[in-house]
Amino acid sequence: MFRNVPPNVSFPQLENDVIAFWRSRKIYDKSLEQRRKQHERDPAAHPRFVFYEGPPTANGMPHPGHCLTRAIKDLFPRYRTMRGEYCERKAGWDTHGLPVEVEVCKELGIHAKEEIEAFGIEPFIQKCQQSVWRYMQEWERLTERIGFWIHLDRAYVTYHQSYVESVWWSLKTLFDRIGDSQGEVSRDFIHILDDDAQEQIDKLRVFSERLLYHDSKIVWWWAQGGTALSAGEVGQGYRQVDDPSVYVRFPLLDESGKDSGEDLLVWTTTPWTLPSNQFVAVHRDLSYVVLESPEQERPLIVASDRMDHVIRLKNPKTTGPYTPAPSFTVSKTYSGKELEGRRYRPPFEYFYKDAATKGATCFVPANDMPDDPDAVKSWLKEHVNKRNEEEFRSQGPCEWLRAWRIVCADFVSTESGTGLVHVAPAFGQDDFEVLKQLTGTRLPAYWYKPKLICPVAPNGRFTSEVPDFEGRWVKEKECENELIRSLKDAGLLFHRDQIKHDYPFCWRAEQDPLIQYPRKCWFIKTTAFKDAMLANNAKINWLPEHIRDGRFGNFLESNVDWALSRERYWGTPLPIWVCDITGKMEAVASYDELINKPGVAGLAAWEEAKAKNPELPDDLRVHKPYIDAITYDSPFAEEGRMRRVSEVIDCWYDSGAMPFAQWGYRGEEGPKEAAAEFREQFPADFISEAIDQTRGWFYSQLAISTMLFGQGSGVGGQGSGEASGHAAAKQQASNLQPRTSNLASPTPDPRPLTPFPHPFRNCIVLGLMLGEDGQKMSKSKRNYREPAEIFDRYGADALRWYFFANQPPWTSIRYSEQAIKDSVPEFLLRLWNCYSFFVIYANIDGFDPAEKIGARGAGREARDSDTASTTSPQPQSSLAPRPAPHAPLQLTPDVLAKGADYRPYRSRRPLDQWIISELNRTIEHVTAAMDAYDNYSACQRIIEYVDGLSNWYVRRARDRFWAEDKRDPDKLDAYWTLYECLVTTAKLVAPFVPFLAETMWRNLVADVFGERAAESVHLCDYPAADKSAIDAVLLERMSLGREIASLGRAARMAAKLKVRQPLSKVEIVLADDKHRAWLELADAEVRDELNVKKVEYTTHGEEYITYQVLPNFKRLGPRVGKHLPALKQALADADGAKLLAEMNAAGKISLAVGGETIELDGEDIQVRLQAKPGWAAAQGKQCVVVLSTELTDELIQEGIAKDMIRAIQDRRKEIACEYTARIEVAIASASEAVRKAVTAFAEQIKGETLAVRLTVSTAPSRDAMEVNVADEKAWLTVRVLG
RNA sequence: GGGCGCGUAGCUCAGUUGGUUAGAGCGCCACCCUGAUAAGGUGGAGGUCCCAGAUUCGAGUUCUGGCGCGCCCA
Repeated sequence: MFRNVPPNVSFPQLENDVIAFWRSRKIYDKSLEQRRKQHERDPAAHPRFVFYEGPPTANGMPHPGHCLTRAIKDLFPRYRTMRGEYCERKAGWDTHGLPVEVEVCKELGIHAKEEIEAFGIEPFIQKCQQSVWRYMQEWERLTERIGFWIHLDRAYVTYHQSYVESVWWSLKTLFDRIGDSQGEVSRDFIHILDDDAQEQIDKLRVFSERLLYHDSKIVWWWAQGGTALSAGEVGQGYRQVDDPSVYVRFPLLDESGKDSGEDLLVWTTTPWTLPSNQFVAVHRDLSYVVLESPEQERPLIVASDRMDHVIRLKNPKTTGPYTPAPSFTVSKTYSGKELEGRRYRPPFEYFYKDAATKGATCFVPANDMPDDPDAVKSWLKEHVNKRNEEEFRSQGPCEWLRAWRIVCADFVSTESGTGLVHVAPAFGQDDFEVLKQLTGTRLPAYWYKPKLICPVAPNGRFTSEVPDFEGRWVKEKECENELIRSLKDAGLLFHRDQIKHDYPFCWRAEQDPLIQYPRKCWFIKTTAFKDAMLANNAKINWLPEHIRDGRFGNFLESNVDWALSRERYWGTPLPIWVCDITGKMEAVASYDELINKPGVAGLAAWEEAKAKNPELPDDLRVHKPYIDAITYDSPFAEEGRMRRVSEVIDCWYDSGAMPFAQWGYRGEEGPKEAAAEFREQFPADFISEAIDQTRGWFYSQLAISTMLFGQGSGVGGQGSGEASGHAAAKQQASNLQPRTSNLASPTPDPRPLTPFPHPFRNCIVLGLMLGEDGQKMSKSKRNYREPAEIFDRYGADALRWYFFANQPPWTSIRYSEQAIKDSVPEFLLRLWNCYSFFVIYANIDGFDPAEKIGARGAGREARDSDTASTTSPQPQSSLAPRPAPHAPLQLTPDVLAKGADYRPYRSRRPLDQWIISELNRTIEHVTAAMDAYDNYSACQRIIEYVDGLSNWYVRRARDRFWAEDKRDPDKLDAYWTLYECLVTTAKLVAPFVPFLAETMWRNLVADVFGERAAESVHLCDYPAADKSAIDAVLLERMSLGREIASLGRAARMAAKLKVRQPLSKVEIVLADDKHRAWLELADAEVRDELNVKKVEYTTHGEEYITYQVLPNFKRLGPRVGKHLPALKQALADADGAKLLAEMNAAGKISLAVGGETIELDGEDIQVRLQAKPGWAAAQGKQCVVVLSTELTDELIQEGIAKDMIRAIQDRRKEIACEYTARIEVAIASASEAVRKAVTAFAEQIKGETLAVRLTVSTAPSRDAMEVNVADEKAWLTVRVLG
């Protein structure tokens, strides 16, 4: 028999039992093994479902936000597995990067880089490696506890050698490939260095166009600490401060380079950058005016939109809308475009003077440049040698340009300043871009001429290039003041002010302002793949959809090259070795490749460390400092040695490489097994992370995958034109081909090309989880509860259900302990009650499905269904496998049908047919929703169904379970129906609440069927909807029936008539009597539910109600348009009952509206019923229920008797009497009415309370309990019999 | 400053291709039911659907412009 179900269940306790069961029986492994076999036998019916785990970092404690991601990551693989797919789940850990270093630094009580180096890089990275696993156990415990099935024991780890080497392979692939021409060539100019150009020509071709290249980047720099800060760190340090706000005159030059007499007016809040000025930026579409004033010696040029602002600077009292101050007049107008290219004299001449004496700098159109490298050489030679500006001009569409010119830029706005922006490329991101754009981004920084002007040392002090301020800290107030004073002395200062604004400071040294500063950095040329990435993105199924064109799409649109390198210690070392003589470089793809290089040296560093400490993980040998020690003979110069560059890489690259690096994939030539794994499991069908990963893991994966495996991602080409071949991507491929072949040492490209989208097809972007207070969750604020506590209090299923059923996963959710708590009674407990009800009565009645579905019968069944399934009405989803012979039973409907005394649905009561309909409709809906990754609507449907099961089916079927005769077919029908519902529901909810589902399955099936049935619900196939079992009409009817019951209760409430008081009849007025016949046949439910003797139906309820006839707006709107309000009024004015009568008689009605006659048919109107006051009536959407409130003596007596039954039952419960125990009852009351009623209904009372004897008297016995029955006092004695 | 998202009951949120009486859950109040019930039912109170325009016979829903909040970026 079934194990008894405890009345007060502890879900956490039960879940721990389930975890132990899963662990000891290896259920997860079995579920995979089962699908693997099926997949191998029939891959079409059992495809793989590929899931990628976005690696968390285990050096911090997991919090509720991680629970959400882990729950969602479990839900869909679990679901797809039950649907017959094969889904391997490999865990992963992100282990590199600054966060780890910071943790270790905290521990050591240090922070500056010098301090780390003083401590020693070797012990430092060893500490990092250990620190990575600090919270490993907590993570593993959480993972198991929340029911996230994933192979933790096969996790990929980003610091492992195989992972690092896989990353190296990808970087080498990028390094060896020449960048495409798209984007760069279309930029009109390529900038040529005039002196050492020819020496660099080779590099131009074989180095500068690589997809992995070295360049400068502007970073937020902590000058005192000598280090760059990450964006997150900078964000923490913003503070409001006062800074100087200066307006400076830049004299404009004419064509011949002489002073034009007009001044550009430029605004800046960083006067220390003025000596480094290289350009002035204007906006192409703005208009600029020349302002003259008798008080000003020279006219000023400002944007016309800023003129008002500028004038006010000199007329501070001017307020309100612009009134031209008398002293200023506009003498001339320029468009931004007209100003472009004009020269000016910068405010400081340190570099200007210098440049004037040296040769000019030229820009030439790159379109003319030949493709063949040899031809380029001579072409460059010819062009570079031409130093005469005029000569170049005469050659057509070519342009000369040098520093101190006006350029057009989009970032110029009229929000502040003058509309003319001072550009110092060394000290601003936008500024730097100006220089880069002008010189062509495919050239390395040292090609720039004019050189990037940077007279500030890394320590933040002016260099000797600015002799007047040499050695001064640039942000020092006094230094700034002196700079401004010198401008004033030169007559260049128009105005000086102060401004309050936010400026970043170092979060570790509050007094130190940060500056923007150029640093050398390695980049990946992602911009070359912008179109390909967009094309790839367009094919991804994002949930929510707006991510694709919104946040993520926009991010891709504004793509900049990926700054890859970090000047840090704990990370994947950049696998590039440089020749110390020629400066030429090469990339290395594996440790073996490295140590087999000619003349390799430096292996001792690692060997010694390992000898000293044999515990050292071998993976560390590919890390700093050991890897730095390894050098080898240069292939580029005889005496040269190859030494590694010092940088490590951005840890986001690590995680983005995960689709291949998790297997240690190093191309098709690499490890065979890895290549096979990769091919099988690429791309992913499903990933999910929170929205903060948009620019993180989502991007890093997409970028790397597009570059490495996208169509047109490189050579080879076959397959590149297929499927989603984006035009630009294809073009890119064809552009590449000839050039690649010119590479010095072209590597054969072993990468498979995959149609978009990849590396993931479906991505659920989770909303951010906020703390109880609506703020971001943070440990310090303590605005959330530890996950472990939630599990102990409410259980993992409660938490999971809260995540899945409370909101679509992408809305940001405010963590609410109350809401988690609520999900217990709302769903889990409700289902539990149905299950517990079944078990109680099945045990009482000895209903044993295992016995009824005999061993022989079942065995035969399995075989039968295998051959008979083609003719079976049971629709088999293409995914749902047929059971193999002797496969463990899953108690699908066809198996249940073999049970003794099982009757087909059609022979059962409508109530049974109805719940089976509900069940199948629910399966249908849930399956469709889950296939569309819509867990929210799936859960909504499940809730609705479980509500129907609990509050209608079980409630209405209850007395059938109480029936005396154990062989009553009606009773058995109820058992079979409820059993089927519960067993199928267990499977249905298994992906959502795996613990509860397992508990139900174990007790209802596995334990009673033993070996014959599947031992776990998670080894079952997901239920398939039986469409033939869905009776849509019945569903509609029952919903009407439920509405009637609900209205009846409402009417009772209004008339203050307790449900226990029987009434003679109800009248039900239907708006539409199409279901009347059925309702009349099946009105037993209504009678019983409402405790009335008779139900009458009518469509003519004029006595009780008024009819309100409304137009069917949706239907008539397009037809009558403007006349609709008049029509509505006409219908309202007419007598509703008459209209309906006419409609019923003629099938149509005619109305005169606005001079026209409009004919309406039955579909054109909607009828609303309104109960008239004075009746015990309640109105709903489809009907009105009217109660007869008249009470006869007999009805009153029966009411008293029913109340007495309730009192006796209460008493039984109080004395914890067994369900089946017989009792003896003595009733005493002074009220004659009570005594009469009890006597009259004695048999009924005895029957319902299992009383063997019932005595009635006026005087209570000594142990009697006083009770209130129908407002009368009575005494009750209940005694349990032997 | 830019991009994206969100503003609906005290709280948390639904709200279909626009259809005229805007819903649910929780909480509160009252009542009811209950031998599956740490459940359930019925009713009540509680709404400027952020604001303003526009489109339309009709706008919570579409458009435009604001305001507020959040996230990401600068």
